[in-house]
Amino acid sequence: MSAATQPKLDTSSAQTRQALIESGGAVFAEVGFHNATVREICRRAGANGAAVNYHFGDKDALYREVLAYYQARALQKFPLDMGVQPGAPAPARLRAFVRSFLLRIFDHSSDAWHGKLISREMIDPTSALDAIVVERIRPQAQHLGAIVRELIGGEADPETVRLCSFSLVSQCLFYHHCQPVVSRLFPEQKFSTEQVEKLADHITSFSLAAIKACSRRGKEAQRPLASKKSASSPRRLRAAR
Amino acid sequence: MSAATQPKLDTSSAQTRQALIESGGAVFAEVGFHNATVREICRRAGANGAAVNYHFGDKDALYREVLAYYQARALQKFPLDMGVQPGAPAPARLRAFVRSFLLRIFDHSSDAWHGKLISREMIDPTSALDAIVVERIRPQAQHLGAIVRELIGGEADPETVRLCSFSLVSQCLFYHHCQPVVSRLFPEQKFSTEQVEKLADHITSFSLAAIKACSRRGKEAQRPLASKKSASSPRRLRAAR
DNA sequence: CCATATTTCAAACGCTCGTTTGAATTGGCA
DNA sequence: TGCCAATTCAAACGAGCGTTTGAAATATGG
Repeated sequence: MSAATQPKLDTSSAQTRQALIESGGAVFAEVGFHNATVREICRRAGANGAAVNYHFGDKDALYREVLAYYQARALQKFPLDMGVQPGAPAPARLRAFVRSFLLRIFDHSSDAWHGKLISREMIDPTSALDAIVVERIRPQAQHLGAIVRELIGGEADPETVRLCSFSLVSQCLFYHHCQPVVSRLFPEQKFSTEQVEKLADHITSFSLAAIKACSRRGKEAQRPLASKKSASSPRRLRAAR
Repeated sequence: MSAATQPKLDTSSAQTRQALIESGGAVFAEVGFHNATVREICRRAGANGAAVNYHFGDKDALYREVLAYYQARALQKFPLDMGVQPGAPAPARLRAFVRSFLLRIFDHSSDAWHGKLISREMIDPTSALDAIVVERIRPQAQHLGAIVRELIGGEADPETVRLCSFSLVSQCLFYHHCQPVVSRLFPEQKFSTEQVEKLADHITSFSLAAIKACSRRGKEAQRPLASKKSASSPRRLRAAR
């Protein structure tokens, strides 16, 4: 089995191992798995170029260890509910979800690579994505889905819940995925903690209003009160403003 | 100057050149500039491995030609207003914008690589991104900004307009950028023309409701009618539902 | 038809990458 | 101290990449 997964804590070897995981986290988060080079990771760790292969076997194995290491850290640093009680009103839970999501991605501290790593996996996957979807993304999707379902109320259409969830997540991911464009369009934009809070405010209020409208539409559809034209092709819209 | 930019139309050389641009468009759109290989592009074009260097100089130059070629095609195939009159009501223009944006990205026909190429540039830029931002993205951002500003009404706060615009664009881009995740979460999801129409409906109605709420908030802030507490840190929210 | 320019081709070059190698160094323990 | 395993190291290997090369094939035009 694996040579040293948890124990061994202070030997020179373990130090090198840890340094590689940390520099690996930084490099993988910055440029992604495919653009990251083993040589650069070793250089930042102050280790020899063969260190990755000696301690982990190959680049893929190091990447898996990096993911596992920062996933464990992320779990304690960014709990899914962001400290909000499960019984709290849905809008508060939604805001906590958005804030937590953004902080995971924009946290500048060196032990918070997990959000950036997952964000990269979503647009440039490796073989690790399958496991990440099962272990992290799907649970988060279900958590968010429950909030959205409660916000909509009644028997929410599963497809509506899914679409609204995606609308929420997409807004959170955008500023990270499309940073090259955002920074060119608005060079003064920087993602300080304060800016992230503003962003969380916007995304939450924007989406809450939208979901509330979905809820109203859904209820009207359920209780056909007066006119019910255009039943075949459900082209909503044109009624706004 | 460049050897042959427009003329020369039927020689064997021009045929090879055109084949390279088309296979290049396909490969660049599928795997991105950095992951695309000259050998694969030549193979699909039925040309020799040295053809790219002979006809274009290097890989970068081919990429620039591919971008220019499909940009010209996209302009005629997907006009910015999607055929809607400039004087049309803002909601209709917004829907046209969203629909056009999605179609550009999800069009399955072989002469519609431009949307996919730009979508890739946004998350994995090349040296071409600067020009793309100036020539394509910024004009689109201004077009969308004008629609959003009209939807909000009054003197819309520029930052609010910017945030709402990003919220819109992010929803459109999400399904393309994060396709690896979406397809794992919902394997049955496919992006047929019909699905894209549904998506356009959702994103438009979702965002229209949200922007209308922004508008209401803005007007309340302008005319301070009754209570005006918390003037320093504008924490909206908590009032929903 | 032949001389010339253009285009195609197989092969190789130079580079970077992940990985391997075998020797040198280090650390733990009798 | 002396031995042995664990670790580090410089160097090189093999594969894939963009690109170059020089000869072969093809088209052009007087």
